[in-house]
Amino acid sequence: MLKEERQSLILREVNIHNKVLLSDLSLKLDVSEDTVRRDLQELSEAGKIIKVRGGALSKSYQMYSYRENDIYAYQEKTVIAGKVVSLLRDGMLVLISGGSTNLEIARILPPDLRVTFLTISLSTAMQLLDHPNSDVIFIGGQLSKTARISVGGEVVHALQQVRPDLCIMGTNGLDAVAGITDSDWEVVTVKKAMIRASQKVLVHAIAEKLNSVQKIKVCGLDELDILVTELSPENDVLVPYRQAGLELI
Amino acid sequence: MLKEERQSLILREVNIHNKVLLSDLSLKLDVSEDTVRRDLQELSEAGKIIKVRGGALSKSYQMYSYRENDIYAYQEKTVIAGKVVSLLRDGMLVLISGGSTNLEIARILPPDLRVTFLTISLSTAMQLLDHPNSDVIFIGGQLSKTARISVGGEVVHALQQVRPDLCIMGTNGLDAVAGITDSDWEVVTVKKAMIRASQKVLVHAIAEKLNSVQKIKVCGLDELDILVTELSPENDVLVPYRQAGLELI
DNA sequence: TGATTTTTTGCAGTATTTTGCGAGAAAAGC
DNA sequence: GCTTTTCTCGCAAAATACTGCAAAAAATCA
Repeated sequence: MLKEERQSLILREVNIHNKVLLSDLSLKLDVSEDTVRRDLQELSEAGKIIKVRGGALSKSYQMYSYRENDIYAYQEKTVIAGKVVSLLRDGMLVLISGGSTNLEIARILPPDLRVTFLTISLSTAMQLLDHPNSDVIFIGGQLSKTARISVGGEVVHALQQVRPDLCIMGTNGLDAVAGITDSDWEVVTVKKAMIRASQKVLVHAIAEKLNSVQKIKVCGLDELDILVTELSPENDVLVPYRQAGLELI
Repeated sequence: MLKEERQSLILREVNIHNKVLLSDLSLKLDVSEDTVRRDLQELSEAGKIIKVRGGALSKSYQMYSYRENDIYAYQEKTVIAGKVVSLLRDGMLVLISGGSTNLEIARILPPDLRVTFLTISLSTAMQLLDHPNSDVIFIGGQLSKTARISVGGEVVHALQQVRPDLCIMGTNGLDAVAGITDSDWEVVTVKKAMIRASQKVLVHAIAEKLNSVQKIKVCGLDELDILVTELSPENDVLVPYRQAGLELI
């Protein structure tokens, strides 16, 4: 087999599977691992693949995994934030949780919007304070080191005293069957209280998070009203959620 | 499975769920916990995740961090912070206000100190959360856009429910005759409540702020216990304060 | 065609990296 | 206090990479 022939086969293999193992190629091409190694070396020097120990990766794979210079999936989150902001109206009382998408929402609020925000997240509160016309009320309590939000009985109690028009909540796990799930018990407790307090509940999640389940249940889909993702509402992935009665945006 | 592949999956997992457990990853990736631990270590050294005991966190939580270059009179404030920190003991309940000196205090706390902090300042709370062994309780309420602290009746009411061992307070105006003064009515209200709640009150100020008077009175020197400046306690400037019965540090 | 040169390939030995494991230390929970 | 979990360290086995080399293959040229 010609060297060029072999290398083009390797290249194709890499681009199909995003990765190849040295041992697989050696077997499939019926040449020694050394030869494959040298081929990968050359392809790598030519900039066509990324050589790593034990095999090689496609360039697109590499792009995908290293795009997290700023916020992970920033594009998607911006889209979501835009959709959510379009739902806000003057005079609303809005309960908003933490997470990078909510941070983005707070960042892109129209300057003339007059909303009163309730939040339990330090960073969301910080960002909201930069808004010229909105009031921000922080629901205090014991602060969780990991989530950087207020947790504990104080928060739950405070949430029983209010009746926000809308709750904007990010989620770590959203599944058509399991509903909203999370992995931190304290966070779950607070989220439950937030949902119970609010007249309408909006959850947002990047499509990647759909159909993922964590260990502790927050609530079922029946307790939610609106689902926002970066996808078009007509997307097939969202069918189960529409069937569950959620308004898709 | 290639190492790069594994790390990329881990990174993805962290970014989707904001946190991952070592044990979960070990199970999901079918490698030993040691291997996962080493992967997390590497990703953490590369600055892509935050390694914590038992797992890792997404970086997006840690967005607002401390910047020391833009603090005015950084040297003086560091000295003051050092003096204040030396007064803290395990088990104390400490009420701490906002401002850059308090931020510096929070930053240089000895890692093994076990103190419960009460605070009304978003940035102080953020910084305190980075401390491994201290609890942080945020006293919520309406947030002041300018001071970035909780203000209003809720805060005053909450402060009536606690009895901290020590109150650490920055001040804009400190004068031997006028006592503590400030310019924002809402802030003054909260400061009064903080002082009233606490068993001991420590105020700190850089020498520049001594003998300056603002428009609204917070309290007289008789309600204070400790004064910390960057100066030596024997400094002549401080004589009037010693005569007023303050402990100088 | 046949001799010569160049390139490619496989192999053996050695170096390096990765991985899992066990023991003890440190931290967290109780 | 104790127990459990997690971390750290060293180590050894396995996998992978590198080196030099010689044989095989291909290319070149008279």
